[in-house]
Amino acid sequence: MRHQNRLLAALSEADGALLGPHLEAIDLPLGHVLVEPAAEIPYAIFIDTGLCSMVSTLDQGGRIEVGLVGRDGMATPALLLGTDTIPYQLFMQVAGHGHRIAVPALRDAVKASASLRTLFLRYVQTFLVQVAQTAIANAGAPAEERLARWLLMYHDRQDGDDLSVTHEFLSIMLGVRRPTVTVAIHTLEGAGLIRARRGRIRVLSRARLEEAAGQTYGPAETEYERLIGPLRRSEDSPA
Amino acid sequence: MRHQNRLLAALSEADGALLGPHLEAIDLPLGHVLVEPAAEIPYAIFIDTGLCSMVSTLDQGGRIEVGLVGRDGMATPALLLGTDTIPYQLFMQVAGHGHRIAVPALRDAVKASASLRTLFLRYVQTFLVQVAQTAIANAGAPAEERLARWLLMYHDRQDGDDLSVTHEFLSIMLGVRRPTVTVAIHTLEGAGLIRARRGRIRVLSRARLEEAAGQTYGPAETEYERLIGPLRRSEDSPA
DNA sequence: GTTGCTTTGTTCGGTTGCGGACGGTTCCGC
DNA sequence: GCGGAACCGTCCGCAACCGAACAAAGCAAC
Repeated sequence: MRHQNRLLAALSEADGALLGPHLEAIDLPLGHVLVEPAAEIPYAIFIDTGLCSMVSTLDQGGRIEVGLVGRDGMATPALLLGTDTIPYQLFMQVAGHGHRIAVPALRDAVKASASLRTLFLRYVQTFLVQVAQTAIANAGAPAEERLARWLLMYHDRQDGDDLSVTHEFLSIMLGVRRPTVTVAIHTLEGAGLIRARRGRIRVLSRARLEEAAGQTYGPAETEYERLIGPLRRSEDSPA
Repeated sequence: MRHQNRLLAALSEADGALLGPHLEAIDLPLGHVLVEPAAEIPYAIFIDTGLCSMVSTLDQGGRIEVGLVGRDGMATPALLLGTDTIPYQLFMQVAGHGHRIAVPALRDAVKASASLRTLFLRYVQTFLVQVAQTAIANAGAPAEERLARWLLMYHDRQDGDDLSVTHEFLSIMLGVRRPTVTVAIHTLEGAGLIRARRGRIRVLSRARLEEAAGQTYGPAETEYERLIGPLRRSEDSPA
């Protein structure tokens, strides 16, 4: 069976054989914490379905998202950069499943295969750009653009056009108030880009959503397609 | 002579011998552009003195900073991640000098030495955290905290307590208006944390500046000291 | 179909920072 | 010592967003 995870799917046969024996299928329920800040990380996780957020937990109890991982990559990229801990939390934001591999086994494989190393480091690059785009989006882009960007990033990482999110959740991810999210959703919905229902948002037009996201969306995804391969499986939904 | 650049200084003797012959001293004048977006990058640059910003250039002509490199690292980390181009611009924000190495020579050295690879990838990790902290700071932290963070980051990367910056420049780096910078500087100065003169800011108390920066400052620097070594050379200025 | 919880819609006043502009000051070159 | 440029301080009206709160609507369980 072909892996749903894009990174695993992109492996050469030899690299696949190197990792395969160490991969273990796991469930990733909603809210499951993959990594706690400063805690040693035992497994790298390749997500097949679902979404995982990397967030900073603030003293005041709030959380701010800095990165998003889905079937495009692994959690956490930092494991490839010589560290077993990170100062952020990783948790499942949309339930799904994936495969895990013990960190020592991952390290051995990466040490043994230059092509594997190259592929994984390229993913790190796309992730770095994604975080940089988050920084850019957070610097002044209006809530509506940030919302559009986030919806697109979610959309990129799953099949179909229905996204499961509440306003409350989006408000945390975007670092804004919930009413701000409500207003932004109405605007996008009024323009016909999405259709919002209780706990669910349907993407009606990716193309126009990308316009709405402005420059906050694009660079990370371009980088991914350039360095690794197609991000979305299916065709774009019609404009 | 011991390298001023922290990464080069941290090299083992063998790794130093590997890179040394390929290093070429260069001047880095103010405003010098090291990397243009999407343009192929011929050299990796290890900065000895001065400061280099990684910025996103917006359509409207504005620029937003996503990362800062000084004697702590190299420009650009992305070269270690299997790409020869990045979607951002790198330019010298404070003049200085450094050493450059042609990318193929860098790649050869990194391929040949696992310890070199490890060290450099650890630097990538610290840079990734720095960018993540930028995202966090940009998400709602008031201008004053962001200013404090930026001053500390500059201070970390040079000797002495005098920083050469104008309000105008800071406003670009922080993504706020110049008057907002002026007000924030007055606040910090009023509290006795800094002393501002025309085109110059003197750090009077690092410790209290770190307080003022809140949670925006710290994680990236902790990560650096944990993975690589001391960031600042000299002792902290008295509180 | 009623109860209770979750999610969504809306309101109010207040604050921060924006865009733009103007005047004052320091510094540099001549 | 003078002129000009760069830099700093301040003001205005305005828009976005915040914090808090409350009301309505969808959904689920019984």
